[in-house]
This record gives sequence, C-alpha cells and structure tokens, in this order.
Amino acid sequence: MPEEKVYRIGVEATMEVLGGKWKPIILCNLRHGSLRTSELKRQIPGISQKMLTQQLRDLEALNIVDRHVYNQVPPKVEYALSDYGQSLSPVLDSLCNWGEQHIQTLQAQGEAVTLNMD
Amino acid sequence: MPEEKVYRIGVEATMEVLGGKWKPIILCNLRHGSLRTSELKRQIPGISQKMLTQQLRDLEALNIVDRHVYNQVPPKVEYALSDYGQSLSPVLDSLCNWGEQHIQTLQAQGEAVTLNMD
DNA sequence: CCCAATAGGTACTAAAAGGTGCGTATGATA
DNA sequence: TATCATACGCACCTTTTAGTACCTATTGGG
Repeated sequence: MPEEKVYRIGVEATMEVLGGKWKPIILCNLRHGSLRTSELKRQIPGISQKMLTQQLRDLEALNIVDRHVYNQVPPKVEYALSDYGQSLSPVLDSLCNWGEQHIQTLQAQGEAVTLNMD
Repeated sequence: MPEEKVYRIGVEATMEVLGGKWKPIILCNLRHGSLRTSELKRQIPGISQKMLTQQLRDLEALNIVDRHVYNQVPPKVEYALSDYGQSLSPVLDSLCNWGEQHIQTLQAQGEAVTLNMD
C-alpha cells in the first residue's frame, strides 16, 4: 500500500484537475453559475457529447463539479462548481484573463486571432 | 488567408501556452530565475531530455522563454522567462498555490500524497 | 403509433503526445 | 589517446487522448 503519490511542485496536482483539452474550458464556463448539458454544448462548440460527459464525470469524481439530475422527461441535468470547485475560481479567472490579454497581444502583432464570446 | 483563429473564451488561448504534461511544470520552475538544462532536469525528475528541449523550443517560439547559449565546452545553455513570459508569473503562482492547498486537502482526507520539493 | 427532445452509453478509429535508445560535437582532463 | 560532461537531434515505438458513428431510454404531443 505504500503506493504513495509524490509531487515535486504544486502545479503538478493542479494539472491533474485541469489537464486535457476540455476541462479548463468547461470549468471556466461554469464559473458564473450552473449550466445544463445542452447549454454547455452551446457554449463550447466543437466538443462532442462524449467528451463533454466524460470530462464532467472526471470532474465530478474529483469533487470539482456537482451534477444535479432533474426527474423529468426529456431529461434535464445541471452541472455546477461544487463548494470545493469554487476554490478554483480565482485560478480559472487568472487563466481566462491572461488568455484575453494574450489574444490582444497577438492581435497587436498582426496575427489573425479573435475572441468571440457571444 | 482568412485562416483566422477564433477563441470563445480566454482560457483557450492560455492553454495553447500551458498545454501538455510538462510546460506548466517547466514554467513554474523558471519563475524565480533562469536555470540551465541540467538544473531543469534535476528539478523535474521523470522528464526526458527530448521532452525537455522540445517543450522549451515550443515555449521559445511562443516568446515565453528566452534561451541563452554560452559559448563554452561542455555546452551551457540557460533558460529564463522572457519579459513577456513574466506576465504569466501570477498565473503560474496561482496554479502552484492551488495545487499545494489541494494536496493538503487530499492529505486531510487520508490520501497517500506528498509534496516533496527539496 | 410514432416521433421529438435530452442526456448519455459503447465500439471503433485516428491523431496527438510522450518515451526510448542511439548518435553527434567539442575541448578539457587523466 | 581515450574519456567525460553537456546539450542536443533523430528515428522508432507505445500510450494517451480525442473524434465519429451509432444506439438506448423516457413520455408528452400530433
């Protein structure tokens, strides 16, 4: 059982939660309140149903998001940052903010990038 | 040429810089000053020479790190956050700090994890 | 009776990321 | 003259991650 996990630096542990292509995007979209599956899909064009639920399952297992199933038909499921997940908010904010500034920097350098958050 | 890159949320752009298994770790290690290749390898046990230089090349191309080659034998190369890369420091700090707290949380839950930064 | 709407499961495939091993260069040093 | 130390590059292979296509359940409404 001394199957101990040893980290050398805090960010390693963070990236176990924020790793992968979709988790940071999903979490950033959940910063300001809960969203149902279909809303997340709308906010994240390009994600497949499979990836969305898969990543949400992971985050649920990590106690970062809560899943709330309404008993109705057609189904309704809402996802939100858990209490513990809320502690990530400042981190997510800083990631989003830096990205926004970065995009502006790239634009100022004449690169063809845009930020299109409806 | 309207090969325009469109982001829906800032974090997407951030993760193009911080994506992958090694970049966040490398960058966090560079927060407090430059390090040479061998020092980085020592700080990041588990990374291969290939991955280390590959990721450093990527970060150099993104203008996040500077590479300084000393003209001596045996070779000496130092890497440091570029001026632009410095703007990532608060982000990296927040990633590291959250991870450290997270590790403590896991420990408090009885999980076998440790943070071992010599 | 069948379909729309919503959430999600599964199998298979494709692509990206990462790991391993081996080779190179140079000059100082034993 | 052989060896070491340092920082690579390259070719090949394995693993991980992501994408695609198709299937299920439920029930109100036409």
